[in-house]
Amino acid sequence: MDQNLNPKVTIIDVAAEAGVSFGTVSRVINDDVHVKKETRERVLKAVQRLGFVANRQARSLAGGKSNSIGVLVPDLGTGYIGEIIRGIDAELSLKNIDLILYTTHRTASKEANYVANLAQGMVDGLLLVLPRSPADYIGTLTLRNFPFVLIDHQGTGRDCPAVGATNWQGAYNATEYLVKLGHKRIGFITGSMDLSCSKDRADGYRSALRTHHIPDAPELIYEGTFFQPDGYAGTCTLLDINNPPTAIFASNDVMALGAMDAVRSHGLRVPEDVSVLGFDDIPQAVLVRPTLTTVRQPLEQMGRVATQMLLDMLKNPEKEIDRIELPTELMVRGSTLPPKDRAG
Amino acid sequence: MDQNLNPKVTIIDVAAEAGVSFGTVSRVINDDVHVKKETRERVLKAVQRLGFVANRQARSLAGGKSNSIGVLVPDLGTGYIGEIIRGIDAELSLKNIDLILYTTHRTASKEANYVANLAQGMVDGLLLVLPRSPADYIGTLTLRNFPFVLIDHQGTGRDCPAVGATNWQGAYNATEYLVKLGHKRIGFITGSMDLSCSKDRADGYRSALRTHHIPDAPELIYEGTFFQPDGYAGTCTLLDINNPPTAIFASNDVMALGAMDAVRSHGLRVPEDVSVLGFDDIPQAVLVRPTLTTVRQPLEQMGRVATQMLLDMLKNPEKEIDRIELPTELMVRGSTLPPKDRAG
DNA sequence: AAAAACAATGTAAGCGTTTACATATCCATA
DNA sequence: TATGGATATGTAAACGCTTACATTGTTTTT
Repeated sequence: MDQNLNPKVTIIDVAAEAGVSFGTVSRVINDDVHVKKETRERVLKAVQRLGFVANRQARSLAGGKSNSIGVLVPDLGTGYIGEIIRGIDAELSLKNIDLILYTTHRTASKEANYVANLAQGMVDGLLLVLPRSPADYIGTLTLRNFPFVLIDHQGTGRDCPAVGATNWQGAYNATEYLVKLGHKRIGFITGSMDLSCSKDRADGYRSALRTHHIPDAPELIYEGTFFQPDGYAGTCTLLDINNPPTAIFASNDVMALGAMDAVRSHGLRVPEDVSVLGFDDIPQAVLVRPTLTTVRQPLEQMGRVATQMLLDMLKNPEKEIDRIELPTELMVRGSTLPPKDRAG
Repeated sequence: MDQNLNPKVTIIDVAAEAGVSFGTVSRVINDDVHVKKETRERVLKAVQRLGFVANRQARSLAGGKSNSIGVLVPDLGTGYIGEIIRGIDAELSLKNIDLILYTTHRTASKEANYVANLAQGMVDGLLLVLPRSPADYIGTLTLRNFPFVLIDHQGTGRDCPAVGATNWQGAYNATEYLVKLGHKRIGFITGSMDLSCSKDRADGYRSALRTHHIPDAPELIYEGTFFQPDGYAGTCTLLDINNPPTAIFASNDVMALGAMDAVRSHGLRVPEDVSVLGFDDIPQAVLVRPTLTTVRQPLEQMGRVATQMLLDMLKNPEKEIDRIELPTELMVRGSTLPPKDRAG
């Protein structure tokens, strides 16, 4: 193929090689219609022969686009974000667009900072995964008419493009499933309550109980922050109250894992004595024993869909904004069973 | 701070605001020494007032550097790569350098392709994580004198910058630990044998056995490819031979998890009947029950160190190449115990 | 006190593209 | 056969910066 990998082959070199002007070369590599077929072929051949690759910075300087999009993520520790990025990346590499990754390490100030910088022309669009305090910069972004999509956070009052999952419905279905198994005392561990997905999950839980006429019991709700120790501590707390729950529903899988631990440290078994249910379906949900019953979020698909949305906005700036909620799915596995009193 | 986030504030605007020429502004933002202190301050103030952010593409076009480095990873599915990236990112954001992420999805051809493209000026340097077939492009890279560092793959005959972990030593120590617990029949599940780390781990295992005069038993070695099903299948195979092993040492944690499953599906317990030992220390190693005894690779640190190396090479191109091996550490946890015959 | 050295700043060219505009070529039409 | 309108190609300017070089002002040296 490209036997010649000289550091600097420019559009000019290609033009000389093909015997045309550099303008024509530019047209060819930009798929402009106004090029005669045979000229195009001649240029393409020269490109091949010289191993030419267009310089991105020059392109974006001149053309005003960078052919890359920025992805802002809070962290990379859990598989959660990785799945989303995988979806984004899949879609992007299809279109040959570069992915510039920024981690904000959960500091809101850094987020705002990045956003300001990136919107300055570094990238053509922004994908904001699990943004911490989007309100801070959504204003700026909207004002500047800079294309962006929020992933997994539709909770601002503002009307902006976003893709998420049906958190409410997922929690509702999961709770209903536990109720139908026969559970009447179902503990709930929330996520960070400043994230709308946490609120939605809590609401879904409450609604399901209400639908099935199970009395509201505030002592069954423990407020966590999505980290494993919260699951552990929350479960310990819940297990120690009068008339303790026979099932624990944690707002994410990582906390559910902590919950399993806590159940065992109380000398009880999962799922025989206490059922445990999570949310997310992270990879390790099927790796633990018992395997974890959980609400599956289509993470990779969320990444894909958000990317498609963004690319669409880039192409068609006037399009009205869109908010998409992808369906969650209850994955029934080994960590849930009817309550003992009923099973026995 | 930057109350004015106008889309386009250029060096010229700043110059006008500060009453100097744009050249002086450029010098200020590039920390050139030849600027009078008070001039510098005046410019800096103008920068603040206007909310100026230098345009990256223009900068790199003019200066010949992109202020970003490329990271090539095979995938993002496991926490493994995520940890490494976290280290890279930490180091990079310290220096305000952009991270451009490319996933190759384990196709060697795509790797080579990317490398050719990136080296064309898109990035200033390359970090190649777990490269699949580096031989293909290391030649090109070296020829062009393009800075790069290999992470977790020093296995090519060529002499190039790399950081890895002490795979051999880690496997040796882990095996020795099992031997000292009293195990005499230790099954081993290899990784992909085209990766040098796999070979090193296997060699470490064999050497430890030899040192302790435990006879070589080829039937105790199962060749896997680093995926969970290999751990399962391998363990099933090993458990079914005559005089089956009392411990299974898998070349990575994911396979060790599969091994645990397989042990249980044989009606045996971990660790009472069969000990299981992994390699990597991925996050879920402490999330499973029993917790997994494993060889810790300092993944994040590997990312950090590699990044520092690369940045160093960028600054000081003449420096001789370096190969670093970071120490592994045996994390003794719940999945290993003396063999039953001995314990009983 | 004049010459030489140096520090601070201004200026112009260039980085590799895109794109609006100018020009040349072609074919169909009157 | 001239003429208009596509169609194809060439050209120049611009994108926002860095940097080598030129210029001016300020010290030091003898």
